[in-house]
Amino acid sequence: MTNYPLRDQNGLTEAAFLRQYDPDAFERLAVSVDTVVFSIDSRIQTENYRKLDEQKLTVLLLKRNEHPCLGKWSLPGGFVGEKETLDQAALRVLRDKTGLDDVYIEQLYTFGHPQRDPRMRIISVAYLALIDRSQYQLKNPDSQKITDLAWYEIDFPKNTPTLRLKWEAAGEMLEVGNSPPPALGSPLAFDHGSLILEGLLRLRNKIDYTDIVFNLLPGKFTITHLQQIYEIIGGEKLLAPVFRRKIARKITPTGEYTQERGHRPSQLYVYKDS
Amino acid sequence: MTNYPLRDQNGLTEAAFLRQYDPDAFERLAVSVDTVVFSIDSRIQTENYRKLDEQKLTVLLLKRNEHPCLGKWSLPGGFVGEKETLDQAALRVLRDKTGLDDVYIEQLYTFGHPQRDPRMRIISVAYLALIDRSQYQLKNPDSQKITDLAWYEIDFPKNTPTLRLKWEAAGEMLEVGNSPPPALGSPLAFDHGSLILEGLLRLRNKIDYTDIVFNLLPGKFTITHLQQIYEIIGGEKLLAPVFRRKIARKITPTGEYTQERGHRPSQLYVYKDS
DNA sequence: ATATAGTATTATCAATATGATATTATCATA
DNA sequence: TATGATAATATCATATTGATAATACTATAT
Repeated sequence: MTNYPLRDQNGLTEAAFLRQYDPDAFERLAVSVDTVVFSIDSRIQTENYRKLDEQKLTVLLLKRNEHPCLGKWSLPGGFVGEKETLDQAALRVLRDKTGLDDVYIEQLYTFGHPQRDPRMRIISVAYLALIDRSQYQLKNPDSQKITDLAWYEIDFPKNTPTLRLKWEAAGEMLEVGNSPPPALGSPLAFDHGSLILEGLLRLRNKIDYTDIVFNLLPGKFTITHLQQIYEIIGGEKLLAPVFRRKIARKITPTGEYTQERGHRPSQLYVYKDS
Repeated sequence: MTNYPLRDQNGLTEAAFLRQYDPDAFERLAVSVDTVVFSIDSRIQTENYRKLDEQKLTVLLLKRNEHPCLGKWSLPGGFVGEKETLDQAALRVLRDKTGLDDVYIEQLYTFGHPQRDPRMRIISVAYLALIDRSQYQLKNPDSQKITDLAWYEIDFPKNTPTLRLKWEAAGEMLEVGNSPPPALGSPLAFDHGSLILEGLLRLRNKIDYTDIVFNLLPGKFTITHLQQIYEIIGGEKLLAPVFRRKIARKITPTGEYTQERGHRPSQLYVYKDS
């Protein structure tokens, strides 16, 4: 085994080397975290007396009110603090900017194109977050930097290169592709369009071999509801009997049923976390 | 749509804002890339007159000969240059430190624990590289920093938390786990044990739903050879008829066969890249 | 009370895929 | 010509899949 303290060619021990090490010898750059937060908007559609849940996949966007990209929509993000891990930074920034706390996150991808930010070299570690919207309340942002917070609905069928984002309340519509930085023509700030696209592809991929989708769901849900979520994330329709067979392993029936729907009730299930 | 040039609360246009922006307002930190390079060591075992290829999965390690972690084994890595993307940085560093050029890489994970490097805050974007060893030649490193370059054999059965690394030529053996930084007890430099573990899990996972494994293989190979590679990456034995059925979709027979093996020859196949 | 329309759920079945074992093929040597 | 070893295919019971059909249940309309 190695015997410490070793001395290098200059006769220095590791402790001595570190005392004379100059961090300013390198290029100035910053590291930020930006989080793609997905949730499901589950609104009740009523046609005559009949009721149906319509599910939408949504992503949380903030309107920037300072330079750069003033006026454009962006992901919640911020710089990594001195004494926190990347995961901690992502959670802290999310809490500060949106009020969302204790959410499921996973690291997504790191974006480091030299021209992705006009201020300086800023390397962004992107995170994916999934939340059950019914459990959380968005706060009014405390920072002066953000004027607006909105859930944009996502339309992203399979085998399409671009995705459509719609903010129904304001009638705003954004078309997002994967353009390389500086993505000046993008309706989103910086390269955040690429981040959202990457997040969607990760979610679409992982939904088949992990259980992350249940982070989007309330404690109790119907199989039909669950299938619709698989369909909007996967971007394609599924056959109900096939879906039910496969999902049965992951969920447990509660014996409770939906009511007053104008058709046969659906049973409520919970995630089988075992 | 947004009308440019917009002015912020201070009456500044974006151009004016950028002119007065101070990059030195933030913490000093650096970003590096470290690459986990895997390849297959395919050595011919001879028992009496009979010959058999024995496959080993190996990872490329460099012995550090400067502080910090002087004397420990590390992954090829270096700092990200001012005007290059992260991918370009990974490829450049790999070329400079090992002589490997034009290899398959993909971004793996970003490690950013505050104590992962004793010099300063250094955030590392880890890459995974897969090469066919028969196509490349390791050069003697040009940098004074490295005295040794070695392919360590990997032993990593399924459902084990740690992996064993062996350098047969030197009789060296390392046991690597996933200890959080600062990983002072690790036989590897910094948190590079975690990087290798992460790379192995990525490879093990992706081998089933992508074709990345062919980056490890020479142009022509036998199915038995291919199965052994799946087995050492997956960490478990596979049934030959089952494996053959599944892999048949991805490969094309050449009509050529191995020779002088002391048993029935195997046909050589190529990757069906269509 | 009964019919109706709509969604929820299960039944059914052919086709395909899988896991496992057994059999055959081929070569270099004894 | 026999032997032992690996390569490759055959076989088959079982499990899974894709698809369609049939049944179940409820809120309203009649």
